Amino acid sequence: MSRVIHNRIAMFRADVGLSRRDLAEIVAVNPQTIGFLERGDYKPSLELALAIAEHFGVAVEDIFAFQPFPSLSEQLKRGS
Amino acid sequence: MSRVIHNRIAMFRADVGLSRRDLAEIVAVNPQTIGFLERGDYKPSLELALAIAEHFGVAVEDIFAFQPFPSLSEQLKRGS
DNA sequence: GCAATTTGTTATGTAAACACAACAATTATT
DNA sequence: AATAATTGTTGTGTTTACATAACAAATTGC
Repeated sequence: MSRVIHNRIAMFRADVGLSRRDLAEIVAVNPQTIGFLERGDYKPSLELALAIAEHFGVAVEDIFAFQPFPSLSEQLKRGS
Repeated sequence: MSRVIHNRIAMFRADVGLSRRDLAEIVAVNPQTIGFLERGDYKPSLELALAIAEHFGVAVEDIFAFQPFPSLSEQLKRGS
């Protein structure tokens, strides 16, 4: 078991204008950790994933998934 | 950051009559690992949590949460 | 009853998540 | 242009998720 996990942390951060440092502080991890996650250098623990999803008010699957997320432009084509 | 994570793996397993061994095989981990998770001996990786949720066809938050899950009897009192 | 399956326990090893530090590169602000 | 803020990179150390094994206890099936 070692599947790639895609994430949209950077997108959700950009959406509300939040720096890595700020997000790191909110979920109580090292700022570097957020960078490592965004670049896919390593996968988050469930604990961290739950905390991040909780902060953005969405489900874990909205931020983390086995399947790659469609680009913004792709998403705008089909409604929603 | 080190919050307790509650889970309902055993419930979802029981619901469909699935042994730990079987679930372990499905999500490709050691059978002991499922036992460790159910007893709260350790928290799953996001990868494993996603795989388990995916198999049961529910959201990660339906199986794993920071807040304890209500008991079945508790749940039956208030509809749904 | 016995046998098989499921679950629980303990122990040891490894890989990877995360902490922390120090600094380079890039981008934004004035 | 200079300063500050954000992001990227590299390295070292600790903790813990998970693998594997071996076996005890409990449960289920015949």
